[in-house]
Amino acid sequence: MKNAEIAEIFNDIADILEIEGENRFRIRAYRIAAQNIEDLNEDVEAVLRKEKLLDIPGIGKDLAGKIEEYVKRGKIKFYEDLKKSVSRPVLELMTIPGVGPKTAKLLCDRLKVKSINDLKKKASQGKIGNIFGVKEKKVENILRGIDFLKGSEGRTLLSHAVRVSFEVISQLKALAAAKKVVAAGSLRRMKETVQDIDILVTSNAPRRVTDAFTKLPEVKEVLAHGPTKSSVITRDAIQVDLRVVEPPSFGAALCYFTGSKSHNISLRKMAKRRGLKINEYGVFRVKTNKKIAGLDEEGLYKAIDLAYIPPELREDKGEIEAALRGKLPALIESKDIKGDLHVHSDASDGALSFEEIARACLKLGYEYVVITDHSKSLKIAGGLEQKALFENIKKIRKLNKKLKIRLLIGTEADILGDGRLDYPDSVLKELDFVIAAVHSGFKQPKDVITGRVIKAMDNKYVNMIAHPTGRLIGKREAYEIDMEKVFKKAKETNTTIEINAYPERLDLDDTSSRRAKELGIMLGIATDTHTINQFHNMIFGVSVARRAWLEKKNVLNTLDLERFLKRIRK
DNA sequence: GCCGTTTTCGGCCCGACTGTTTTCAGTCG
Repeated sequence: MKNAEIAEIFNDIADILEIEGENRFRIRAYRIAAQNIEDLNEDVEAVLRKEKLLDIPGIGKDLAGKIEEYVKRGKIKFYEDLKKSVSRPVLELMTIPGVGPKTAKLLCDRLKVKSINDLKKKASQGKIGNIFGVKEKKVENILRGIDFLKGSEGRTLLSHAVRVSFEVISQLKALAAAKKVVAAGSLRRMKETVQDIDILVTSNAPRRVTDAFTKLPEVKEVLAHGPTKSSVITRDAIQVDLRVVEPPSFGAALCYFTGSKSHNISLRKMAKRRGLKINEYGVFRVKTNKKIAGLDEEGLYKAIDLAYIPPELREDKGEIEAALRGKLPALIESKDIKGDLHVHSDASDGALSFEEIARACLKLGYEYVVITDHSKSLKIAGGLEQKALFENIKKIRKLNKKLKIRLLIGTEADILGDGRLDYPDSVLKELDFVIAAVHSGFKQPKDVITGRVIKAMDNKYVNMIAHPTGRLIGKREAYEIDMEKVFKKAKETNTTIEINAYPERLDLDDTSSRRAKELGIMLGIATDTHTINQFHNMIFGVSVARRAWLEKKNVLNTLDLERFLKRIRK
């Protein structure tokens, strides 16, 4: 899969062209192309083979040629030549927040800066600060940018950002000057990780809100502080951006601040074609400057002939076309979930007893929950020997007589190195629901690991494959697994694929889940719960599903108990 | 460099904050 590599090259090219002061629209073309290739839910090489490169938005004749050149020769001559024209340090310096192409080039040209570390050294020695365009304040900002870069290891997990946003929002809500206070940005779109937290406030006294915001106790640094817009870094190193508008602009501002950027650009282009203009204050007629919408998002979309688009879909990946044609999916909601499919009890490495699990799930309004403790080979997680498993089957069957929720007995069985499961069929057939998962051999070559999972799906007792790619966000790459082949087999064997809702996993991810839906595969959203608070992670799994355009009918555990049992019985 | 209900040329989303060369370019979202 060369998608990521090509996207990176196109972004690199855009950076270099920016340094060289090229036409900004040409630069944007490269960035848009990079984004679209990264977002592609198909291998770009496969698209090339089908001669469909030109169908990718933002890819024209020229860029299609460059993609083909890269796939066939492993390099792009234009890019190789371009790299010679610019020194590496300039590109490195541009990764510092607040340092763009102009400043980076200036520093390298005038001060012969060799790297970020070199820049830091030169700055602390007072060697910068008297060149054209860079003075004391700018130096301070650069140093702060470097510290931030080193302190923040990339993006923040959605679940963590949600917690921080709750803190900030509850304090802003307490302000007399603040009316509505809501989260926006990629957090509202429920992306798996976020770069920063965006918060929108409506107020008739904006200044008072931004003043109070920059003085909140968790604020460590103020990056910018204007009358309607401010940015801070919190003590746990997350950037929070605040925007304040007057109440009549709430909808327009929320839409603008929710993004995504490319979604907004598409909306604004559409508006323009209709003689309208969209900004964060509203929708206006260009000729008369008369405001025709902006109080709420529904009105904004309606003003340009679109159905309301849920935030999770706003990625410019076909949602606007779908809204125009009235073909938006009826997205799955949390309330559609009728049971959890993946829960560990204190029989293996979980903390909860069967009764505690039943009580917690009943409270969530579920009709059923599947206990799926680890299997015997996963010793480190207290995997169950067959004898213990059979005892649990008996225990659960007995317990069900006095419960108002149906406990089902299953397992999260290990897929062994050769693709067999570590319980024999004679054991598996006694269980209500069998999950199979890879917990070893993460570094195996693609065909081996793909083969293991495919063989597991050929076992007629396997209902679902858990966390199919094994990735841990920000910690561990997915193993080399050919999901197209897995999907094909899942379709053939009627196997469900899990969307694991554990915030660090979210596996399958949104892009692959959308692909799975296109192929007609059933998905199951499950929390992989070990402790009482983790049942609530279901919301993150549902968010992945929503971002993947999934409807209720695409998700196994939206079935009520009766239908669920009917479906899983072999 | 891409794109087309202004379709093969002439456009390309829109605005806030900062620092500095004090009128605006640079950067960001």
